[in-house]
Amino acid sequence: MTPIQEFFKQEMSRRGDLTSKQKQILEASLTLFAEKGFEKTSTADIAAMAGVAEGTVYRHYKTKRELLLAVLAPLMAVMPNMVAEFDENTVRKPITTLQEFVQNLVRDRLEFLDVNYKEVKVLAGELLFNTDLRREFINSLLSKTEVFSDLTKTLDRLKAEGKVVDWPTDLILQFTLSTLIGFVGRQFIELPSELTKDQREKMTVAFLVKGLTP
Amino acid sequence: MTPIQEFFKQEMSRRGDLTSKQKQILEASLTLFAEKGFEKTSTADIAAMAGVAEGTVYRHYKTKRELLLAVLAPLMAVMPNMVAEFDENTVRKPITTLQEFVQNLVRDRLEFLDVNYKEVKVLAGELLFNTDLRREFINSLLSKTEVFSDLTKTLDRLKAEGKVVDWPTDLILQFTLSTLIGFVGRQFIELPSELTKDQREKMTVAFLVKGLTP
Amino acid sequence: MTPIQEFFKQEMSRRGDLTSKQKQILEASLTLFAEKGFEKTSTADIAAMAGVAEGTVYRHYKTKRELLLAVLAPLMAVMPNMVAEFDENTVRKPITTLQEFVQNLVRDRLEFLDVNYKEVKVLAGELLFNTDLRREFINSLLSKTEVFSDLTKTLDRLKAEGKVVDWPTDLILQFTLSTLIGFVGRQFIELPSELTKDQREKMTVAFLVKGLTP
Amino acid sequence: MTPIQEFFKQEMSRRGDLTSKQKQILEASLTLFAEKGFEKTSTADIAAMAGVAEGTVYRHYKTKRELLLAVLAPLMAVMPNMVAEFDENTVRKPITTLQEFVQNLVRDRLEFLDVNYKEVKVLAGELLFNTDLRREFINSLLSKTEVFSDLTKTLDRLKAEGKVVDWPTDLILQFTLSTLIGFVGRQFIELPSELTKDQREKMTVAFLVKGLTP
DNA sequence: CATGAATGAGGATTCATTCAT
DNA sequence: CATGAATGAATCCTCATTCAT
Repeated sequence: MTPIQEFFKQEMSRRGDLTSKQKQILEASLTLFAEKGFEKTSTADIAAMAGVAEGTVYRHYKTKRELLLAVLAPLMAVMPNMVAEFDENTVRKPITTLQEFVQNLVRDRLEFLDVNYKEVKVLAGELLFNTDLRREFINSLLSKTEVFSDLTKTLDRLKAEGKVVDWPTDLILQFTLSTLIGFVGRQFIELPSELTKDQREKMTVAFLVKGLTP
Repeated sequence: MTPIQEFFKQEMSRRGDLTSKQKQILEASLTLFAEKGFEKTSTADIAAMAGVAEGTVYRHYKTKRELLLAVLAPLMAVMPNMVAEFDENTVRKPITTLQEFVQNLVRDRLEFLDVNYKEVKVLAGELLFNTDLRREFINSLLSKTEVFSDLTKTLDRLKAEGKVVDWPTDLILQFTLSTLIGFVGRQFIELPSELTKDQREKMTVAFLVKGLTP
Repeated sequence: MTPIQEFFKQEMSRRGDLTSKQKQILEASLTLFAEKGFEKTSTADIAAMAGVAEGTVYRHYKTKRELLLAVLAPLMAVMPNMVAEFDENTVRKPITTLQEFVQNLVRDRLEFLDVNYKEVKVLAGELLFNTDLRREFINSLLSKTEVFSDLTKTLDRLKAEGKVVDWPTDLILQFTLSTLIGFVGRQFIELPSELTKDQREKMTVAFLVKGLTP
Repeated sequence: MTPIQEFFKQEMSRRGDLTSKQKQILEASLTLFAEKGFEKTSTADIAAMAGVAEGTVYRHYKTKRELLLAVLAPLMAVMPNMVAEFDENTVRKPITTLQEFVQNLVRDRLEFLDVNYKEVKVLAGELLFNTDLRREFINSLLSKTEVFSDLTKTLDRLKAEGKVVDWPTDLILQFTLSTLIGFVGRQFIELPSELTKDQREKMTVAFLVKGLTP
C-alpha cells in the first residue's frame, strides 16, 4: 500500500468504534453522494441503501450535512498530507534525482486518488460551492505545506542541488497536482485513449520531470 | 479580445433574439448557479434577482433544468473549440516554435477561463454528477479534436519538425489543459502567492514548454 | 356592540386586505388551535379545514408559529385596552358611582370575553408556556395601564371622591379581572348552576361593588 | 404546614412504593412539563433529566400521556378538596366570623398554590385543551362540593347567622377561588407591584370579606 | 406575454414507542 | 429490571410547476 493510502486507512480505523449500522450508513452515503451529488441524494435513499430505517440515520448523524462531513472527514484530514507529506523511507536510498522524486510522488498519489475516487469526487463537488468548507480545507492545507514539511524539505534539497527548477514550492506543487488531477480526471470522464494506463503514467512522469528540470 | 473569447461572444450574440427579460433571467441564473450551485438555487431566487415574476421564468424555459442548459449552452458550444481550435492568423507569421505555440495557447485560454469564470464553475459542478451532460460534453469534445482540427494540425506539424515531444495529441492537450485549469483553480481557491499573476503565467508557459519539449 | 368589542372589530378590519384564502386559513387555525391546542394541530389539519393546499398556508405564513401570531395579533393588540380603556361616553352622564363603574366594566368585558372565546383560549394556552410572548404581552399591558389611561383616571376620580377603596389601581384591576375571568372560566368548564347567567352577572357586579367599596 | 398542603403530602406519600428511579422520572417530568408544556417535552428530555434510559421511562409508564396523568394524579386528587374541604380544627375555636373564614381559606390555599405551582401550571395547561381530563376533573370537583362538605357546612352556618351574603355556595366559591387564582396568576406573570406580598394578601382578604358580607 | 397565487409531491427531521441484550 | 439502539409514522416546510387573470 502506498504511504498516503496508509495514512488514510489509519484515519479511517481511528473510527474503529463505528457500529456496523454506522458503517453501512456512511458507505451508502458515500456511494450515493458520489453518484448523484449531495443535494440530489435524499435521506430516504440513504436509509434504503444502508438497509436501515430513516430514523436510524438521524440517531447517528444529527443532520444530513453532518453526515456529509462525516463522510468527508477522513479525506479532509488526509488531503493536506497528500500535498505536503513525502515519505522518503519507503525507498531504500534517499531521493537523489528529480526522476525518483516525481516517480514516487506520482505512483503514490495516483493510486490514492484512484482508490478513493468516490471521496474525492464528493469533496470536489462540495468545495466547488461550499465556501465555508473550502476555506477550512485551504487553511488546513496551508498549515501543512509549511517550510518544514517533508515534501518541501526534499524539494528544497533538490533545488539546492540544481536538480529542480528554482520556482516557489507552492507553484511546483500546483503543477504537479494539477497534472495528477488531469490524469485522474481523464479517467473520470472516460475519454478513450490509444495508450494503456501504464504508458500514460510513464509519460506523465516524463512530462513532470522535464517540466520541472531547471 | 482573444480568439476563444471571440468565439464565445459570437455564440452569445447568436441569441440576439433574446428579450431583455430573458437576458435578465439568464444573467440571474448564471450568477446564482455559480454562487450556490444549481440545486440550492430556487426558481423564486432567480425570478427575484431577475426582477420578473416566477411565471415569466417558466414562460421562457419549460423547466429549471432547461434553464440550466440554456445558461450552459454557449459554453458547451465553445468549450470543445477551446480544446481544439487554434487561430494561427491572430499572429502574423505562422507558429514555428513550441514557445510560440504554448504562449499563444496559454494567454488565450487563461483569459477566457478568467472572464467566463462563472460559466465554467457551473459547468464543472454539472459535469461532476450529471452523467448525461458529461457524455454529451465528451462527445462534442471528441468530435472537435479530430485529426483535422487546427490545433491537431499545428501540433502534428511541430511534432514532425521535432519541436514537440511525440506523444499522442490528446495526451498533450490533457497536460496543457490540466495545467491551465490548475492555474485558474488556484485563483478560485484564492491561495496566496508570493508571485504576481504575470510571473506565474510566465512560469506556467515555461513549465509547459519544457515539459513538451522532446 | 360594546366598546371593547368595537375596538376588536376595528383591529380585525385593519386586516381588510386579507384575501379570502387567508381568512379561511386564519379561521381554520383559530378553530383548531382553540380546539386541540397549537402543538396538537398539524398544518395538514389546518389546510384541510381551510380547504386549501398545505403549501398555500406557507405561502401566506412562513412558519406555523407565525400563523399562531397572526391569529393572536388582533387580540394581543386589544387585550391591554380591555384592561386599561374605559369609555365613559357610552353612557350619557359621566360615571359618578362605583355601581355604575363596575356595571359598565362588567357588561362590556364579559361580552367581549364571551364573543372572542376562542382567541382568549388560544392566547391563554400560549401565555402559559411561551415565555417570550408572555413578556411581550405584559409589556404592552403595562404600557397601557399608565396613570393617564381612561380607566385609571376614572378610578382615581372615584377614589378621590371616597367612592372606591383607596388601593393601588393595579390591585383593583387585578380583583376585577380575576373575578371576570372566573365568571367566564366557569362557563368554559361548563359547571352547572342553579342560577341564570343574568343572575350570576348581577351578583358578580354586587360582589365587586361591595368588595371595592371603602 | 397548611391543611391542604398536608392532604397533598399524604396523597404523595401514598406512592411510597415508588422506586427512586420512578421518583426521578416523575420529578423530571413535572419540571419539564411545567417549563415547556407537555407537548413540547420529549421523552428523551425526561429520561436525560431523570438520569435514566429512555426505555426505563417506558418500563414504568406505558405511554407519555400516562406519565402526565401520573404527574397530575396527586393534584387531581387534592384539588377538589381545596375547593371543598375546610379544616376548622386547625384553629382552636370554630369559625365564627367571615373574617376568620376568609383569612383561613386564603392563607391555606395561597400557600398551597404557591408550593405546588408547577403541578398547577401543568394541570391548567392540560385542562385547557384536554376535554376528557376536564370532564373528569369537574366531576370529582362536583362530587366533593356536595352539601355535606366541610366548607359548605361552615358557609351555610355563617349564612344562617347572617354573616355571609346569601348567594349559592358555588358562586361564593367561584368568587373566592378566582380571586385567589388572580393573586397567584399575578405572581406568575411577574407583574411588578408597589406593595409587598403580605400587603396584597391582606387586601385580598379585605376584598373578599367585604365582597361576601351581606 | 406577464403575473403571482395556488398547488402538492417530496424532503429533512422529530419523537413516541418497541425490543433484543 | 434497565438499557439504548432501532424504528417509522407523522410533521413542518420547500419548491418546481401550473394556470386563471
